[in-house]
Order: sequence, then C-alpha cells, then structure tokens
Amino acid sequence: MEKVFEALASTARRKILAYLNQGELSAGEIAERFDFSKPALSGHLRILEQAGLIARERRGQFVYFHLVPDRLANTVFAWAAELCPVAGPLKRESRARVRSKT
Amino acid sequence: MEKVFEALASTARRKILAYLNQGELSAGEIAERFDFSKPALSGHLRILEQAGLIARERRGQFVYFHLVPDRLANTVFAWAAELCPVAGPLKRESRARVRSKT
DNA sequence: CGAATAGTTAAGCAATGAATTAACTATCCG
DNA sequence: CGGATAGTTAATTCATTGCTTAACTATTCG
Repeated sequence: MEKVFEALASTARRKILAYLNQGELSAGEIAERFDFSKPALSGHLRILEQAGLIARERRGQFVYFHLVPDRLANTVFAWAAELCPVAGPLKRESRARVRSKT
Repeated sequence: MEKVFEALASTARRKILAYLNQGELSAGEIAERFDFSKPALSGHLRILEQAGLIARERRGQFVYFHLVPDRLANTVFAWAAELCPVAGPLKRESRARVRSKT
C-alpha cells in the first residue's frame, strides 16, 4: 500500500504503467520511450515491481514486464473508493459535509 | 494531477484525508492526532490544499479543513479506472494480457 | 570459447522532501 | 489596548530520491 503510493508519485513511473497497460514490453523497449539512462529505468522498474504493480519475466536475452492485473484496483482504487464513495453521476447535493462541531 | 499523486505519497497526508473524510477539523484538531509539530502539519495541509484535495475556511480563530468532494474521484480514481477498467467482479479470465510480440 | 547485446548493481553527487525551532500574523476576550 | 490562543512563514538541518557513469552478470550466436 505504502509502496504503491510511493511508486505512483513519479510521473515517469505512471507513464511506464500506461505503456504496459497496452501490452508487455522489454526493459529496452521501455527505455526507448524515455530520455534517461538504462540504470535509471531499471530503478523505476524495480520500484514498480516491489510495489507489486508490475511483474517481470525473462525470455532469453530479454526481460519483459507486464502489469499485475488487479493490483491497482486492490490498492489505490480500493482506497480511493473508500474515501470517495461515489457511485452515480456525482450528485453534488447528496454529498453535504458532516459538521463535527455544531 | 501531478500534485495529487505527490500529496498522496505521504502516509501522514493520507491519514489526514481519512480524518477529514469523517468531517471537517481545525488545524489544531488534526495536529492532536499526530506527533509532529504544527509547522510540519501546516506544510502537509498546504500540500493537500495545493493539490486541490482539501479546502480551508477560517472561522474566527480557527481554520477548518474539509475534503474537496469530487477531487479524488476526478483525479486518482479516474486515472486508476482508466488503467484498470474493472467493472464487475474482477473476472480473471476476461483480463488476458495482450502480447505485443507474437 | 569469445564478442556482442540486454540488463542490473555499485558508487557518487545534486536536488528535493520533511522535520525542527524561532519569529511572525490573526483573532478573541478581559 | 494587551495577553493568550491558533496558525503560518522563515531559516536550517538531515535523510531520501533520482540521476549519471562504470563495472558486473546473463544470454545469444558466430
């Protein structure tokens, strides 16, 4: 949970997730889409992996990464949903604030 | 968007959001619930406010904070939903990964 | 085997984040 | 007005993040 939010705090890492959402990619293929060095990318991938958001699979020379399917849903999504119980079309008037001190 | 994810990267700030989800609180009332100093809290509140997640309202001596209703839904929630298009009971077999290289 | 390609690990450095204390502003109330 | 309470701003310090280059491991293929 903690690690997931830290992982998502970086724009680069959110972009990586967006790329992997289209399908798996090797580390090199991801690196091509960014300006920084391979070690930098390797670090980002490690952080995303340790957050449980992506997984790796070595095939020959290459290491392919893909999203771990329900991980986001079970962490961020679930957390946000708990704090933001919005089901319908976001009716504003149904969300009156609770006054703790009258 | 960027600022929202940065704001959520801190456990303390997520806790603050959870507290405010129960209803508004003054800065001091929030401070009581944590161990760090008031300036530290003030900083966290500023970050959450600049991310658009909370809003402040001065009433007399006190400054009350409350959640900005749909902000989470319109940022994190929406972002996660786009990356994680899960509608139903998370059927695993419907989420086969796309293979980019056959 | 040995060169080439793919990727990670290690070490070093700049920049950012987050906490503290001290000082300042704002509001209430006697 | 002036003291007390509530909170923010400023200056400083310290730890963490994130990048780079260099060196290392793993795998392919001639």
